[in-house]
This record gives sequence, C-alpha cells and structure tokens, in this order.
Amino acid sequence: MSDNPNHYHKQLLREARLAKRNTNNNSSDGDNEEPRRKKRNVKKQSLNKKTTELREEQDQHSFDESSDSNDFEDIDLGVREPPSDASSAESEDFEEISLDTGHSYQFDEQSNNGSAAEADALTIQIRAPEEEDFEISKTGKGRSKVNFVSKEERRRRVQIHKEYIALMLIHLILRNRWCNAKDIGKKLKRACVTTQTQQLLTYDSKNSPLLGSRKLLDALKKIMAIYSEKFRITVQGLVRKDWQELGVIQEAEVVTKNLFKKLVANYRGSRDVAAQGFVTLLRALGLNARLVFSLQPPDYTIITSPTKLLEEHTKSNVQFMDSPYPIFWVEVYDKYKNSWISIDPIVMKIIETCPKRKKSSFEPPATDERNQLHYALAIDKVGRIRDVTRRYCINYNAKTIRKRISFRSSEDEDWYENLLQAANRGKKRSVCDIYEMKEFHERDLAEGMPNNLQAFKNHPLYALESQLRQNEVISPKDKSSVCGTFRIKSSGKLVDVYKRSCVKRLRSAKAWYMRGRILKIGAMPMKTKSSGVGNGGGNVAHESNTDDEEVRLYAESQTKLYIPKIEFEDRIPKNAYGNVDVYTESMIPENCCLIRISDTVSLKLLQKTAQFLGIDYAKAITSFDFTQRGKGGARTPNAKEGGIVVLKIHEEATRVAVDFMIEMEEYERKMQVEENALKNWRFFLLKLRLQNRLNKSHGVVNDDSDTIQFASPKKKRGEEIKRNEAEEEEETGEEEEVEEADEVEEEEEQEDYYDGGFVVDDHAIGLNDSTQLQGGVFKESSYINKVSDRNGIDDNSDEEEEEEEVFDGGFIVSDSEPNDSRNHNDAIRHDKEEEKEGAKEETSYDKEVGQEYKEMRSSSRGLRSTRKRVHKYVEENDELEDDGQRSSQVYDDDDSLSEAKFSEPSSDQSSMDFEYESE
DNA sequence: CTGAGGAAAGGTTCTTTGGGATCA
DNA sequence: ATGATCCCTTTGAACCTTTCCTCA
Repeated sequence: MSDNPNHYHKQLLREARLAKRNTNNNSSDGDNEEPRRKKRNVKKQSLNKKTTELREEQDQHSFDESSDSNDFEDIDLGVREPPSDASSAESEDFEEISLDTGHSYQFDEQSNNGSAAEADALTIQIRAPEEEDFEISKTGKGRSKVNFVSKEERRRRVQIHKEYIALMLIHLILRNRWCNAKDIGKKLKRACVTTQTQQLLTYDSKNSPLLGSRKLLDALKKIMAIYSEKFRITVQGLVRKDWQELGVIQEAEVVTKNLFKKLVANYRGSRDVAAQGFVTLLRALGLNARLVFSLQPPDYTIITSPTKLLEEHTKSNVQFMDSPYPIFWVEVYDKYKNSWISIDPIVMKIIETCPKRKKSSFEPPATDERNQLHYALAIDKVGRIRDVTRRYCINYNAKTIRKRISFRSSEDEDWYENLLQAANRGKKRSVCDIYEMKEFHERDLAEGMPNNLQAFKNHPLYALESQLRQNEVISPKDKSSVCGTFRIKSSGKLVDVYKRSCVKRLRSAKAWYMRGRILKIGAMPMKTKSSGVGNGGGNVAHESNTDDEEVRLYAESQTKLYIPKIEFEDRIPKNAYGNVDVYTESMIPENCCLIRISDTVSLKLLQKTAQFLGIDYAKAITSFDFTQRGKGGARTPNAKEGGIVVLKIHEEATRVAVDFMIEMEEYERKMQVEENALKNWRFFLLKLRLQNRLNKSHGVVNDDSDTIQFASPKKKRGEEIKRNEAEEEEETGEEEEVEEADEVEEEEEQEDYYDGGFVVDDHAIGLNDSTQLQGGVFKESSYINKVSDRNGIDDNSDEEEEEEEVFDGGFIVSDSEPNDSRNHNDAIRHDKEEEKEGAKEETSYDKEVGQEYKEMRSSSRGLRSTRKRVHKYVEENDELEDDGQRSSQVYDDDDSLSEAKFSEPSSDQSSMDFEYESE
C-alpha cells in the first residue's frame, strides 16, 4: 500500500470509472449491443402476452394498484379508485407489474396538494398469479435439499424486485408530501419544542461553527427525547419479506392523508409514521430535514425455492418479528459542518454522524431477516431524492452493491438510474448535494480492500489474478497495476491485488473484426487458448486446424478502428463476394453510405432502385446468423444483408428514388387490382357475346348451371343477356353494353374492391395530390400503353376502342402529352448544360433529382420523363458502361414485361373460349 | 467465519457467405 | 436446358458464471 492511501485510492477510482466508461462506449457503438437488446424485446413480448395491460389516462390516478394491493401495509394515496380499474384493484397479490424505465415514470410535483397523487403516464401491467411460478426445477438425485427455481421464476423475481422499488419510491414521495403539512407541524412544534431548544436553534453562530453544530445537536436531542416519549407505537411498520411471504398480509388500517395527520397529531401509529411525523416537526422548525427510507424489496439474488415455510406462512398470518433497526428515519442538514445528521427518533432513539471507516448503527447485520439495508433513499422537502446507501453501508462496494439491481446488468443499472432521474425531474442540485457527493466519495476511499476472497469477485476497484476469466488478462502486469497484497486466510498465501481498471478483455482477431476493429501492425497475442473452444459444430473437417491449434487473443488496445481502403473515389470497395462488410457504422467506406432495410424498405426494393437509377451498389453484410441444416449438426453461417451501400454522391438520389419506388409499388398494387377487374369484365363481356352468338345460331339453351363462374351476380348477367337478345345490331349493342358495364362497375366497386374488383378512375384520382400524380403518370406510361397494346393484339378492336374511351374518361391525354414533351425538352436542355458544367455535375444532378421529385409531386410531371432523364444521365455522364446498359435493359424489360402481362388474358380467354365452344 | 469444492442451472462465445426443389 | 426463386430451421458444444450447500 502506498503512503498516502487516500490519494492512491482516488486515482484508482478515477481509473475504474474511466475504464467502465470505455467499455460502455464500446458496447454501445458496437454490434454486440444488438443481441442483448433483441433478447430483451423477446422477453417483453412474452411478458406482454401474459399480462393484461392497463394504460392509465393522464388525469387518472395511476398508483391505484398499489393502494389496494395487500402486500403493503399502509399505503394510501388519498384517491378514489376509478371503477374501470376494478380488475387491477382486485389482484390480491401484487404479482407481475412491468414498468418501462425512463419514459414511463413521470412524477409530477407541480400539484402539491396531497389529494392528487399522480404520474402523467404510467403503464402498469399486472399479471395474474400463476401457480407454476413456484414450480421447482428439477433437482439432482443425491441433493434433494437444493431446490432452484425455474428460469421463469427468476425473471419474475427480478421483475418484482424492480416493481417493489418503483412502488416504494412512490410511497416515499407521497409520504414526504404529507410530511410538509404545516398545520400538523405547528401543532407538533408547540408540543415538543420548548423555548430553550428554540433558542439553541436560532443561535447565530457565524463566528463559531463548531458551537453552532453543537447547539443544533443539543436541540435535536431534546426534541427527540420529548417526541419519542410521547409517541406510542400501535401498529407494526413495514418489514422485509421473503419470496414465500409476499402474499402474507400484515393487518393494518389503510393510512390516508387525513388518518396520517390524525395519527401524527395523537402520537400514535407505526414506527414509520413516527419517523415521518418527526420530519414534519423538524421541517416546521425550519430545518432542512430529509425522510430516509430503506427500501425492503425481496432479494432477487435468492434463487432457491421456498420449502416448508411456505405453507406455514400462507396458512396462518404470522406476525413478523420487528427488526431492532429502523426502516424510516430522518436526516437533518448541519449547515455548520455541511454534513447530514442521522436521527432515529423512535426505534433506536439515536442521533448519529457516522465517521468514515466505522460501521453505521443504522446498518442491520446480514442475518436480520426483516431489515436489510440495500437501498436507502432520502427525500427532502421539495422532493429531491438521493440514494444515500453509501453513508450507511461500511462494505458498500464489496457487499451491498451485489444485492442491488444495478449490479445485475448495465440495463438494470440504467433502469435504476432512470427511475431516480424521473423522480427528480426538474429539480436542481443543491449545495448540500455537492458536499454529500464528496462525502460518499471519501467513504468509497475509506472502504479499502475487502477482507475476504469472495468479496474480491467483481469488485469495482480490485481484482485478483486467480479470479480472472479465461479471456481476461492483467495489462500492464507490473508494479503500476498492483495496488496491494492480500493474505488468503485459510492458506496464509500472500497474493497481489490488481486494479480492476488494468483487467483487459481479450478477443480473437476475427471477433474484433466483427466489432469493426483490426489488429495494429505487429500486435503480439496477449494470450492463446486452444481452438477446440467453441468449434462445436463448425467446419473442423474441411479446414485443417493442425497448424492453427490455438486462438490468439488480443486486447482492445492492440487493435485500431477498421477503415476500409478506398482505391477509387467513385468505386465501392467490395470484398471477394461483391459485398461490403458493415458490422458497425464505422465500417462503412468513407466515400459510401449505407441505406438500411426496414419494415417498409426491403432489400429487393433497394436493389431495384439502384438498378433503376443505374448506379453502382453493393449489398451490405451487417451480421451473421447460424442455422442448423439437417440433423448432422453442421451449422452453416448465413450472411445477413442489412441494406445496400451506395456511393455518397448517390445517397440523396437513392433515398429520393426509394421513396418514389415505395409509392410506385403501392400504385402498382392498385393498378393490378384495377387490371384484374378490367380483365374480368372484358372476359365477361366476351362470354356474353359468345353466348349471344351461340344462342342466335343454335337457339336458346334453358340451363342455369353455367360452367363458368363469374364474380358478378347472376341477376345482372341475366339482364344483360336479355338486353343483348333484344339488340340485334352489333355496333350499337356493343356500345350500350359497355356503358352498362361501366355502370355495373360503379355499383360493384363498393362491394368488393379487392376481390377481383376494380378501381374507378375518378375514385382513384380524387384521393390526394400524390395519387393524382401517380394516376397521371401511369395513365401516360403504363396504363395507356397496356390498353393500346391490347388493342394491337386483340381482334375485337372495335370493342376495345370503346372500352378505352370509357376507362380513359378520367384524364386528359391530349393535355398531358405536350406537357410531357415540353418537360422532356427541358430535360434535354438541362442535360446539355450539365455536360458543360464539368466537375460538379454529379452533385448538382443529385440535387436536381431531389428537386425534380418535388416538382413532380406538385406539377404532376410524368415518371417517364424522369426515367428518361436518369437514363440519359447515366448514358452520357456515367463512365460505367455496364451499369448504363443494365439500366437500359431494365427499362426495356419493363415494357416488354407489361406486354407479356397483356398477352395473358388473350391466351386465357382463348382457352376458355375453347372450353365453352366444345361444350 | 472462511474457503474449497461440488451440483445445477443459465448464460456466453464460437462459428463467419447453401442447396435442393420448383417455377418460368 | 437454364436461370431465378423459394424455402428449409431455430440448432450445439464447450466453457463460464452464479448460486446454494456441505465440510473442513
């Protein structure tokens, strides 16, 4: 140990904090954060399935659940139960309540009038108690005594632990508000404070702070003596309960605000109420008094199942033994010494300013069943909450920390932090806090090294070499990392103690690569381990590991951020597979950007977009998954594609195009419906004509059972047939027929829009601007093409012409055409200008595309012109000929595709015709 | 009281770029 | 005949950690 332990430990602490921050940063920007988050989501989902969610309205009182849960002896929030919450109120045991951290807690301190206990929006899920939760997991043959609980139960215990904390916090906030009652305070003051003590308190001691402090203590002592003399404990206060005792009800009256006032005024109630009353009294005296609550959540680290005790406890209401230590007590700020004085006016009747390195008298021994000091929260007059556990626990870092939820995982740590933060929202720090932080820091330093081996495990400051994990190493391993020695009591061996901040976590080069880091040149492995590890289902067979028996492990300091090499500014640096590895954000090549897939944007769409724009792109591999194929156990890695990488200069254009493609897809879907409808109708009309002709040539067949099923109702068909029979003239008949069809269309449109139905143009167009645009676009480009194509193919051209006129009624072809050509000329002119511009042309083009898109939205410019422009741009400006060709191919393909689609109905129809005729 | 050791369970890490059937 | 597309399946092994318990 060094000569100046304080200084030494300070440094240690700083280093430890730094190291922690570093690891946190790594985990947050790395990919390794993802699986964890995923897991949590899964948990949440499964939880949600089982829970009934209760969302409280903003102005409702959100804490009602707790007021009726019988677990808590005396919570009342002074609010009435809304009838709608009956289900939650009925839950006898307060079983599973999941609270989202951070955002859900909103403690509103504005309305400080007691009756309105409120959170703005608190989501509480209550799960009905399940018998199975206490199910005992399988135990070994020989050791019947150890009964571990199931995974599910463990999770549930953590959950309850958290909920208990949250609800007790709320309890504390409420009680603290009641403690601000001035009327009671005045009354207590009159009864308990003599003029003599009053004088002690008002002593002006600017010159001698020591004397002032002394007098404050004297005054407190006197007040405490009178108060504790008067107070009678009539009911048991809060106690700690084990898991099996959670359902046991302590018989007590529900304390409302009025009852609280009455109790305090009459010096009756539980020891908790006594402490709260004392706070009221001290505050009335103008002292800065805090109410301290040592939360007693059931211990989540206990994973054994309840055994014999369970039955005893649930059957008879066991009166819990009172702990000789308080759960509520008081802290008074000593402004002379800038420290807090702890007062327990009722249980132990002591006043204490605990020196460092000495065990506080408030800390119960670990054997106390009914009281454990793991979370001590102090709340002041305005509702500032501070975690003051550090003050009361001598072995905070070595022991207490392990029982706190923050020790479990970083997520849980965040949860706890967020909880306190939410409770403190909008409240500023005071000078007292700064002095308090200083005090806690000093206590940290004073705690020193643990005195037993076990406490060294995961100690935040110290580490023993024997307790390191396989992939951990102490670096640098010299005098600078040793901070002392420890003698193992049993063996008497003397071992070195290292700083925790010097413990480095090692990974293989591959593992680092997956985290976006590569080895520095000349890095020597810090440790090696046999490659047998984890080779489980790997491809051991095909890759002879003879020369690579060992996995070399490296520390993070031996690696550097991987920065992809860029050979040409205008090329995407792809790997051998033609992809880009993007396991972390930092792995995106500098001249590129990643466009991720999402729920709405599929990889296919992205690829299509890139091809459409004719730009170079590469699939981005963002992670791997390993799936089991076959029963052999060989697990094959699957590269997961998380998006595409495009050149940065193409980013904006691509994003705009992606948006456009999404809209286009949506429109195409609609068009498909419409097209199907048209096909059906066309088919229907043909059938009618055919039938008509057959009837004419072969006579009417009175047979209702048709071989062909139509979507339209038979009644209407019958009508049409009659009409057709009446009208012998072909041309006029057809015209009317089509009109009739149009009418029917409109009627049926409401009935089945998607079921092979159809879209009326007016309807489709009139929705909003964007649809109107699309309508315009597609009428020009695809729809009209299709119709005219069909005209070309079909023999019954007369009819088709008529049809076109009918369906085209919604838009003005003549108008759009000159418009289009003008734009086209515009585009060409633009392109020519751009050609001259030179170096900046590409970026300006990108902007151009963005603007054009906006223009298109407003002025309904055609898709075709855009396409042509992009196409033209690619041809003229882009040096990548291949891509240009590809895009032109795509363009052509698209048209041919639409042609191909339209050959369908004719073939379909002919076969049907054939079938009909053969009949 | 302390530590070693064992049991039992859950968690973490490692692996790092298909293939056969069917359809167009 | 050939290329494109779909669908298969959710798995291990080895190691590590944590807890409880017993025994010395």
